[in-house]
Amino acid sequence: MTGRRIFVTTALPYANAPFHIGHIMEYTQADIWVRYQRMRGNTVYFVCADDAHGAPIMLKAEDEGITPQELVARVAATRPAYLDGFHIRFDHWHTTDSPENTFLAQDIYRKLKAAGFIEQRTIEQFFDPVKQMFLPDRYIKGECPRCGAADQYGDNCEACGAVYAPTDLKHPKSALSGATPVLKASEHFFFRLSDPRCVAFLREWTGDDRLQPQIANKANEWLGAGGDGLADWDISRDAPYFGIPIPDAPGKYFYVWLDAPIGYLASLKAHCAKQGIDMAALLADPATEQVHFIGKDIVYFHCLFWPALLHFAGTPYRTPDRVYVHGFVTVGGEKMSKSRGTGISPLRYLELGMNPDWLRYYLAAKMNAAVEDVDFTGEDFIARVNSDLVGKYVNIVSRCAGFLTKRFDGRLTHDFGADGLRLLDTLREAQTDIGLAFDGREFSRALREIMALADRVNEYVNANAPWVLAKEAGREADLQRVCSVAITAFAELSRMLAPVIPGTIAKVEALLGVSFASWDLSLAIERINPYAHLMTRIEEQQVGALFELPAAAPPPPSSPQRHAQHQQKTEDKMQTASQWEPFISIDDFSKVDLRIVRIANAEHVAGADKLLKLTLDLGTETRTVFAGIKSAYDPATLVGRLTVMVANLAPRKMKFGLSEGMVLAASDPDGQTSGLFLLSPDSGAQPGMRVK
RNA sequence: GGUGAUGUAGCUCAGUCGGUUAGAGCAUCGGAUUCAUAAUCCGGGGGUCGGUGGUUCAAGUCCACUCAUCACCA
Repeated sequence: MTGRRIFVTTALPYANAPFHIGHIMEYTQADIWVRYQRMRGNTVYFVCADDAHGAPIMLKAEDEGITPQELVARVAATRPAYLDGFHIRFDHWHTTDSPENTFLAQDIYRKLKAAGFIEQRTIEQFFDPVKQMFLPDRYIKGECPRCGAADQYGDNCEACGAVYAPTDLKHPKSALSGATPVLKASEHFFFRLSDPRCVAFLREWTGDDRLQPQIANKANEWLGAGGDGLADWDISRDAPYFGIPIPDAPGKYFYVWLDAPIGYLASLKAHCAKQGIDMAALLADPATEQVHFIGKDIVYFHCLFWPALLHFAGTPYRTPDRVYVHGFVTVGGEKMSKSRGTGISPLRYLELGMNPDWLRYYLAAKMNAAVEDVDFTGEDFIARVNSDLVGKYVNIVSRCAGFLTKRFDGRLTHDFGADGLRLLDTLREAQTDIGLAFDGREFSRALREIMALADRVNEYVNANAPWVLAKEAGREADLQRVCSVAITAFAELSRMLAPVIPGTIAKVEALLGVSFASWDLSLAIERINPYAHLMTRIEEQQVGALFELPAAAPPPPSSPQRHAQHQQKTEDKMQTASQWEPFISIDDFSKVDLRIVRIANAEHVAGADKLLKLTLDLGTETRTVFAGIKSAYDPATLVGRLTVMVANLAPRKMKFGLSEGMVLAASDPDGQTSGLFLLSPDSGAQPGMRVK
């Protein structure tokens, strides 16, 4: 069987702002899919680029007194931190403001023109007499012609939902200069989407199974029953405009939405040049597949304009074989909003030192092939990741590795026993189905099944109780067998999780001395290295710090989601890297009730490796606290000593009893320097005093 | 306004062609266990499948209407 050859893209982000969580979700989805395809031995060309052109970037650059190129370069420089940070591994990242894109856009245009798909027409548009430029709809404001609401955009009314043309607005004003715009005629170029050849082609193209059913429905609706649903598409803009010049038409530029998708090809072209691959031949080969991952807001462009452009431009261009559409990320069921404090900044996530695999796993656990929104809730995120990845998956190796290292110099046996073989067979059989789920972008199903398998492995460990075997003389072979089965099963699970949590998997490869690069090759583990913990749990306060504080000023208005790809959904400030927790208010801090306490008693806890049971005197009452300081303190030296406790920490039930607070101790967060150091107040402090 | 989707346990979600008593994980409660950076195992409770009406021997599933949420409308 020869492998598939797949050209994969994600939607191009508009180059006027850093990534938001929606970008990260789309790239994660595509990256997981691509990693899976590569594990299957398929060849993938995975590229993306910055979408650099258009009026918003031109105007923003002008505002800042820099060139559009400088603005785009500045934003482009922020990309690698996000992509590397979240293990998103594009083969190439390009820009639409490039020689490749200029060449391709002009080439496609010329071919369309030769085939009779380009038409010239004079239209009248609002023109700003002060700025001396034609105004895009979103830069015209006025009163809604239907309900009279003030300050509405040129295309629709946010108050009553009416849709209209900018010329319908009452008392129109330029949002740029405040001047009253005047109507002015100009020559525009149109792509003849209404041409019967085009309609016939699109009806056939959208009718195949290359689109999800919901999307095919939608496209069908746009096409209209009689094929008269499509209007011609205005692909030109007048100078001044930051874009690609239209050949033989001085002062005319391609509308940004024409050259943006062509940027997919430009990026591929640049990548091929680097690799010495003939891009035209690659594209023209019928065995090559072209796949686009996009959001549901830009379906019109990718399922009508884009295939039509490519089809009628002809060789070497090919129409997309698949367009995979996903929904948006919502937070707590609502659209993200920085002003409500529900925006999540991916950069802050990384700055807080949070594990990128957590987010990849969580998003994947909620993603499927349908066009549905993915909801992020903090509690769910914590529960899902801690329970699945740490409690179920990592726990397997964590609970068995020690026996092999201590008792068998890390060596595994390959004699798995009947029930061990049965368990491993179960895993390998399930792998086929899980592979199909990955291929079909049913990630939530894949992960559900993988976690069910992890449950099976934990059941096996419980049933065979290696900790009991370890204490019985003459059971060494059984102990080694049980742990070897568990570790081998863990390796099988790791391979299935490899597309989703690559950072963790790299650690597992080093630990076990195997490679998970292939989905199919059998794994034989000889020896396990000394175990170092693979993944920590998510702490609640980390997630709390993730949400952006509501902005003091109201967020800048933005028009509805029409061109969402071209908008700043969250206006992340360029944050400077920091190892510190984000600022909290004095009110936040005063929620923490810190008190001086005297350690009235301290004792070992039977059966606990790390805990000491402390009885703390607050002056007016005593509290029992279990503290994880056994490694650093002898109970006898603690009695009578003063220290600081969190007095209003919610009591926590532990196996050994109720813990009614927490004592404070210093330690190195990175674990570079070992040791724990209890705090002590200066002399004179009395139990019960408040610390603030 | 038009169109498309979504609505199932406290939370996040499965539920195939209409077919037994509607499932899972988390949370919660009870028990077991101590190998595991407090994680695992066994068991219990928890549902008018958004609502109303219909088709059917049989409806979470099909139809009509309706409510709520989301998206799209060049």
